[in-house]
Amino acid sequence: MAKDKKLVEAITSMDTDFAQWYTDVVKKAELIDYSSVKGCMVIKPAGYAIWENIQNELDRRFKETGVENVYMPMFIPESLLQKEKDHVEGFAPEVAWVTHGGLNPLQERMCVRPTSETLFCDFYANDIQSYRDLPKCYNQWCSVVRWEKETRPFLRSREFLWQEGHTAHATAGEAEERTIQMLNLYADFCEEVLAMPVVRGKKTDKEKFAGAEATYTIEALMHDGKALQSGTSHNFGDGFAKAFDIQYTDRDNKLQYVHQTSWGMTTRLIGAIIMVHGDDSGLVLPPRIAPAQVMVIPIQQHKEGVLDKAAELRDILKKAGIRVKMDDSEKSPGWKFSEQEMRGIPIRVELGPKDIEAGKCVLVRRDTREKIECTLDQVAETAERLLQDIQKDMYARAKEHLESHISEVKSYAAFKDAVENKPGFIRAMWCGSEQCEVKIKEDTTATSRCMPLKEEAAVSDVCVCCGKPAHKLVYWGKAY
RNA sequence: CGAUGCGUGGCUCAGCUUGGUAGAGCGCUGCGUUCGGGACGCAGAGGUCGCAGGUUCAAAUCCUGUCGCAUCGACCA
Repeated sequence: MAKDKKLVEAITSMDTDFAQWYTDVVKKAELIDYSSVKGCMVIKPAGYAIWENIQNELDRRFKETGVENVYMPMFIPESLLQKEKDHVEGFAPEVAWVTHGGLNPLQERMCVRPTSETLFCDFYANDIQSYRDLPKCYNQWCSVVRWEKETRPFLRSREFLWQEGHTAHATAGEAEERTIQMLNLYADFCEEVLAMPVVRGKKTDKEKFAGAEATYTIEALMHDGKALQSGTSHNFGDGFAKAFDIQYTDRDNKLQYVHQTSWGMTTRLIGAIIMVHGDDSGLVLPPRIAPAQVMVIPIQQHKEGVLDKAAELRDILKKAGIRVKMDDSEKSPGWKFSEQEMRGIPIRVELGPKDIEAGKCVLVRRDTREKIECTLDQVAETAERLLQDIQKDMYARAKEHLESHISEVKSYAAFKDAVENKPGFIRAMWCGSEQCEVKIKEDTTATSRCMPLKEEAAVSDVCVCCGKPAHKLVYWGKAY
C-alpha cells in the first residue's frame, strides 16, 4: 500500500538499522533538533515535557528521603578540580575551559562543570563543623558539559541535563546505606514509572567513577540487546573529604572526616525509554511518564457537532485526571494517527459522526494497536483502565525481553559465542583481575556491566576468561 | 583523535564528470473540494549553492585552504 510505504520511509525499520531507527524516532517524535554546536541539542517541547515528568517524579521521591535542592556555580577553578587526583584524571580529558572574562585573560582558567563533586566538597569544607551539621543531603538539577568526541542525541551529548545528589555523613555505614538507598530509588523509579526493568549491581574497580570507593549502577537492556547504564550511585568513603579537608567535630570533641556519596540520573533516560519501548512506528511512552496520555482525534471534524462532542470528551477525560489533548488541526485523520503514533501517545480516541450517532467512541492502544469500542459515558473509566493495563503490559514485555536475553556461560568459547550470537547480558564468573576484564573487552568488545546486588547462585567456580578460581558473578554485555 | 560520508529554498536531494548565471519532490501560504490509516486541484512565496581565496570573459560546477554536521571506531552518563 502506498500509505504504508510512506510510513516506512519516515522511520527506518529497527531490524534494518537500529542506530538509524533511533535517530529517526528522535526526530519524528520531535523530541530534539540538532543545533549549530556539535553534540548540543535543542530539546523540543515533546522531549522536554518527558524530562519534566521525570524530574517531578524523581524530585518527589528524593524529598521523601530528606533530600533538599540547592544550586552550585557552573564554573570550577582549575585548582579546585585538581584537588582529588583520580577525579581530575578521569574528567580532565573532557572538560571545556573558560579562559577569558570579556576581553581579558583570566588569572586562573575555569572549567565548565562536568560534575560538581569538587564544588560541593569545597562548600562542605566550610559549611560542616559539627556532627550536628550532618547528614547533608543536597541535590541539584542542572546541566553539565563533557566534551565528548562522539555524540548521539540523549545518549551522549556534550551538554546534558541531570540531577546530581551529594551527601555527607558522619559514618561510613551511613554513607553506604544512602548509596544503596538511592540506587534502589532509581531502580524502583525505572521499573514503576518508566516500565523499564533494570539489573542492580556494583561496578568493577575498572568501571567505577573517578574518585569513588564504590560505584553502584542500574543497567537496562535496550531492544537491540545492548546495555545502557541508566543511573549511578557512588560511595566516596572519606577520599574526597581528605582531599578537601571536610572535617567535623564529633560528640567526643574529636575531628573526623565525613563520608560522602553522590548519585545521578540524566536525560539519557529518554534515550532508554525510546530504545526499550519504541517500535517501527515510533516512540511508545509508558502512560505514567507520557506528557499526553490520550489524544482525541475527531473524524470529519467539519461536520456539525463533531468538534463540540470531541471537546466534550476531552473535558470528561481531563476531569478524570487524565492528561489529554485534542488534535483539531486541519490535517487528515490518517495524518493525525501517524503523528500520534510517532509521538508515542499511549491512547488515541477516535470520534466521528458514526460514533456520535451510536453514542460510542473508539479507543486505540499505542502499544498493541488494539481497538476498544466504548460508550461515551464510559470513556473515562475505560481510558483509566487501559492506561493501567498499558503501563503493566509494557513493563511485562520489557521484563520478558530482559530475561530472555540473559545467557549464562561457563567457558570462554561459549562467552564469545554469546557476544556474537545472543545479544543481551551474559552471566559469567570472574576472578577479579583487571587483566581478564581488559582481555574480554579486547576480544569481544563486551564490558563488565555490574556484579549483581542480589545474591545469585554462582554459574561455576572458575573465571570464564583465565580459568582461575572465581567467586564473582558478573553481568557482561555490549553497552552504549 | 582516526575512518567514512555530507554541506545547493524549511526538509530530502538532483545538477558538478564536460564552467554559460539554479531545479524536483515534500513542506509552507491562499482558495475550493475532501476527511474511519500520512487526500486532491488550482494559484503563490521562498535559494548571494557552508565560508575564504584563486583560475576564467564567465564558477554551485575547476583548484587551494578552511569551517561545520552526521555515521562508525577508541574514551565516557
